[in-house]
Formats: sequence, C-alpha cells, structure tokens
Amino acid sequence: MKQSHTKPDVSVDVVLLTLDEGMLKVALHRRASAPGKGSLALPGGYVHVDEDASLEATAHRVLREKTGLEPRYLEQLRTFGGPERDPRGWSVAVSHVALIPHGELSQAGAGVFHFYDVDDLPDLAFDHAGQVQEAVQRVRNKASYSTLPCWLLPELFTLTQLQGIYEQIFGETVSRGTFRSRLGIRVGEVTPGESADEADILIATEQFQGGNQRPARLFRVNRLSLFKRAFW
Amino acid sequence: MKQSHTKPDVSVDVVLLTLDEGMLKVALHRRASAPGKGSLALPGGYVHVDEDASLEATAHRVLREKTGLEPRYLEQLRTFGGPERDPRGWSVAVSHVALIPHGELSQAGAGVFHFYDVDDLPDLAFDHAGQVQEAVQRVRNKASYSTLPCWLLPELFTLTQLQGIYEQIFGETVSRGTFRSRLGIRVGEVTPGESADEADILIATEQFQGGNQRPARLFRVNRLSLFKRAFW
DNA sequence: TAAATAGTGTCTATTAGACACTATTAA
DNA sequence: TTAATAGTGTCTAATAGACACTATTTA
Repeated sequence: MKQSHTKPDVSVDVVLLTLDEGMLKVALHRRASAPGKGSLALPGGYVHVDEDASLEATAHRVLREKTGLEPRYLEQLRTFGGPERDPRGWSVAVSHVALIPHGELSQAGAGVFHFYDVDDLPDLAFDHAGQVQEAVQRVRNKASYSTLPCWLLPELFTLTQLQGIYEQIFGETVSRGTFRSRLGIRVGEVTPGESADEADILIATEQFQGGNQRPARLFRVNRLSLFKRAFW
Repeated sequence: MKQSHTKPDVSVDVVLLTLDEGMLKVALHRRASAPGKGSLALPGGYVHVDEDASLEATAHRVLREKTGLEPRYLEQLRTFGGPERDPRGWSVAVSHVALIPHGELSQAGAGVFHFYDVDDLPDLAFDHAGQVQEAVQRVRNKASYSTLPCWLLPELFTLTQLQGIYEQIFGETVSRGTFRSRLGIRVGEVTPGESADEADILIATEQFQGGNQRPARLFRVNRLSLFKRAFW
C-alpha cells in the first residue's frame, strides 16, 4: 500500500492548431533531451505549483515560454494517464487544444516549432499522435455545430472569410444566402435602441473591409455558440 | 525553481448520476476524515500507481471500492487543478461522469452513499459542487443530441421507456410517431439477410416485454450516437 | 458603366411533427 | 369485445437552400 501513494508526474500538453493552405496543421518541435530525444513532440511541461494558478494557466505559460504564441482559443481536451505512456513511470498529461489564426504565426518565435499537416503526421513521441488525433476529431466535430472556426480567423472578419473556413474544413460549398441564414444573420433588423443582441451568434460591427468592390461588413464572434441544427 | 518540481496530488472523482422520481440525482457521502470532515462529497480517491492501468481504471476501482456499483456509462468530464481547491496545496482532480439505471441501485452497498437531487444540492466539500454542476450540464446537453439517456436504462428497454426518459429530462412531450422517426426507427425494413444495420442508432431485438396489452419490442443501444439534428 | 463582391427576397423541395388509424395482447 | 399500449401511414406546417435580384464600391 505504501507504493500506492507514490504520486504520478503531472504535465500539460498543448495541441496548437492553425489553418494553412486549406489544411489543419499542428505545432511540433524536436525534443532536445531524453526520453524521446530527437523525436517530434507537442509543446508541454510540468505544472509549476509556485506560479501556476490553474491548469489553463500552465497551458498558456508553456505556450508562451516555448513558442512565444498566444492562442485565440484554448480548451481542455482530455487527460491521459497510465503506466506506459512515459518510460519514467505512471504519468498524467492534461491535454489541451488551442487555435490560432495563421496570420498571427509569422511574426513570433517560429524558431524551433514548425507546423505539420494533421492528416499526414510523422511519428511522434510518447502518446502525442493520439492526442493530436483526438484534438483534430474534436475540432472537426465541434466545427460542425458551433462557432469554433471563428477562432481560426482574426478578431474581426467578413462573412465570406468565415464561409471559406467552413468550406475548407468540410470540403463542401453552399450559397451565400444559405450560409448567412444558417448563422442567423439579420443585420437589417438591428434597431439602434436594442443594438447588439446577446442572443446573436455573431456581432455585426460598423467597420467595413474595402477592396475593388462593395465593402464587406466586419463581424466578431459573440461567444462559443452551439447550434441546435448541425451546421454542416 | 526547485519548488516548481514539487508534484501536485492527483485524485480521481466521479459524479455518479441516476434518474429517480423524474429527477437527476447524484451519489454523495459524508467525509469521515479531514479535510472537510463531515461535509458531503463525491466518491473519489488517489491514483494507485501500482495497480491502476489508466485513469478510467482508477475511476472504476474507486466506484467499486466505495459504492460497490458498476456504472453503465463512464466518461471523463474535465480535470480541475489549482492551488486553492484543496487546503493541502496544489492539487489535480480528474473528474468523471458516470450513469447508472435506478433499478441497479437498491441491491448494492447503498450504505454510506445517498442520492441527492442535482437541482437542489446541499453544500459540498472542495470544488465538488462545481464538478456536479458541470457534469449535469454536460449530461443534459449531450442528451439533447445523442443516445446518452439510453445508459440511464437497463441494457434492454422499450421505446416507451426511452421516450419517458427524454421527456423527464426535457419536460416536453411529443407524439410516439415523432419520437420514433427522430430515432430513425424502421423495424419493418429489416430484411433477414442484412440484419442489424450498424448505422442504426438502436438495435431491435427479437425479444418483447409483455403486459396486459400488445407486447413492446425491446431495443438496445448500438453505441453512443450523435444526431445531426438536435434531438430535443 | 463595367467588373467584382456584398447583401437580400422569393420560391420550391424537403422534412418534422400531429393525428388518426391499425395491430396485438390479457382479461 | 373491451381496455390498454404498440406500431405505422398520411397530411400539413415549418424550414432549409438554390437562385436571382439589388447594392456598393473601384477603375
């Protein structure tokens, strides 16, 4: 029974995803030390009990320290645990999914991290391949009935951009009108008094993005909304 | 930096739910020792690194040892972690949701555990109230677009029983025909050659449950199916 | 005024759901 | 044959989606 009270190690891993060239890609780096030295791995690290206020805080700190990136979206995926996943013994990894727009990548420390197509993954360290697979499944599934894909775009975006994201993810096209009615867009009805309806899925701003044509209204996402009807 | 490598404690908690008198109820017991001695708490315990093969195995062992019950359904909910949730210091709790039919309760060691209405909870130890709230939210939400409620019934059940469960959860009634078409029930079409279509949400058995009227066909759930259209 | 993309109204095909009808058992 | 519940077909109301039309900008 004494051995039963040995504590497992607790680390936090992050599956950081972005959309690039129409593909979902995940951030990976080559491990510099054993175990698994030289193999590709997710950003991850141990909980620092003297500075982390929560597991989400650990995930944010790990991403900041290792990649220099701040994700637009972060949620816990699932916690993996067992005696086999790390050669050093019984371990626990609290896995997270994070999303970031492709446009925010270039500037930051892309140094050691590179992005790999999730549908054509190389071999990964530990159980990281499984974590990526589950994360991708979660994102694709959640995208079909929620506003999750909005976090693959900058804070302000046009409906055409958003429609493009959905069409990339699902490989199907719909008419503009259909897309807008699915989102419940009804800009015309906004009476100045009531303004931004909290029930709205997207919030219409008064900003527009120009070009050589009629400017498109910019929207921002209200919150992570789930649809009653599967979106795609 | 040395302190950073102090390991947090890792425990596994289980929110065990059942449907009784039309209410969702959760299993709680009074803690026999500090911290939180005398207050109501979920079944939970530390990972035993020498005997547990996974976190799910820990959850099953804890339920077995503390309540004597084997749940029909168990899934990980979310992992809670932070410096404040337990007075002994930074701790991690891998929280699970479990479902069990009310009929399977009576026989087993209901000894120290009693079931409490989740919509009228007393004060709970640690962050257990939050865990119950999240678990209930997850179950109610998932029930609206999946076959999750099937696990609140015995393995074989009639469609009328299942419809009753949904109506209890959502407080709305629909006609029998509507309910059946939502589930995609089409018993008549089963040609003996093709038999149980793997795409079917429920599998029709050749067993019937009698009474003083036309016997009802017994079904079992194929797997946890998600519906494209929100069910309720 | 032509080109290009944004935004909207209308009409149709599909589907969800209420209701009524048939089916099968025990008393 | 009546009572009680199971199972199914039909008709209607709601809704999703394609298409075409209007709107607004630059060149």
